[in-house]
Amino acid sequence: MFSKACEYGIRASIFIAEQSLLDRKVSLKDVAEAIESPSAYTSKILQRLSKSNIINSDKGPTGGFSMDKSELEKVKLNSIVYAIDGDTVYNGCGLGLKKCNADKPCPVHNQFKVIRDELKKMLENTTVKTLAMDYEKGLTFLKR
Amino acid sequence: MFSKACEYGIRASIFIAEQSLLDRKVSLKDVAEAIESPSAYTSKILQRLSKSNIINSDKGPTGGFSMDKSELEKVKLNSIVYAIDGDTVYNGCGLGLKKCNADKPCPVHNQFKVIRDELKKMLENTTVKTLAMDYEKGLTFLKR
DNA sequence: TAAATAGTGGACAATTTTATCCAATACAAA
DNA sequence: TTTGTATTGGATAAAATTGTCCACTATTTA
Repeated sequence: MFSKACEYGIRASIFIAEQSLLDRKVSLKDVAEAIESPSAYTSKILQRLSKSNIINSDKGPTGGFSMDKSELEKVKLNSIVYAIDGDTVYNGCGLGLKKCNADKPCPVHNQFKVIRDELKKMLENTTVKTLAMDYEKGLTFLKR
Repeated sequence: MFSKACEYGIRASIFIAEQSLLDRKVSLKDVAEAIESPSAYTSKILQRLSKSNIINSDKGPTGGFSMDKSELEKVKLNSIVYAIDGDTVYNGCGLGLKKCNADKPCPVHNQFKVIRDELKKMLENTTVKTLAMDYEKGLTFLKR
């Protein structure tokens, strides 16, 4: 569904969000350990999220990654997915055709449209904040 | 969503089904041209579909690929997907966790479950025959 | 201003997926 | 039974994705 990079990106964002709710900045190492991901690779992903203004990153001692508490409910899953995987989830054809649309549809165009619209709606409506709060309560998990 | 191999597999099956409805066997070359795919790679995929008894393959002159007309409505998209991509579509965690389930869910477990169930239902209910018939009527396309 | 800390960026390596090549096999028809 | 045709299977190769390494920059604190 998503690339591994995107999976790491979402998990990392949830962890950073949760820690930010507790007013804590986290280091790359913290993130990699919390979500059990290769840290150097995770670093690249955090860079992209930072450039897309989804997370903040500060250098130097006392630096680290964080999210603005006040903006947290505005961050939806779809912005993370878009920042890392682009728009393939939304626009890509289910059968890999370059030009698949209502005018010249692939054989499963309509069937996929239903699923895709559902997925899109879900990604647009799910905030990182709610996911972070559930995680904070111990209701959900970010590794294993 | 699916691997490229799986996309080719679905497109190939639809083409073979449509030609079988017209009582025609098709060669590897025919398939590759119809769905615009690399023929040697397509060959591997057809082998897998053949071993999973989704398509027939006959060697020698007058050989080629075909599907039994009488069985055509029994072949659903999900058997093709399963034959090529395995059960990752159904069982894989949306965030890539090894052990994600209702007891120990990832943060988007429930949200994804809705989508996944919808997708599963669609794949289980869509027959290759209906897709082949729409394609035959020129309503849908397998390349570009 | 020196030292320590934490993210950045670029090059590189491993792995997985996608794609190719070719000799071998199986089969139908003459 | 020979010949031609079409799939098979194994070895490789190319491309994309995932993952690693390291020197550099920015920043805080002493």
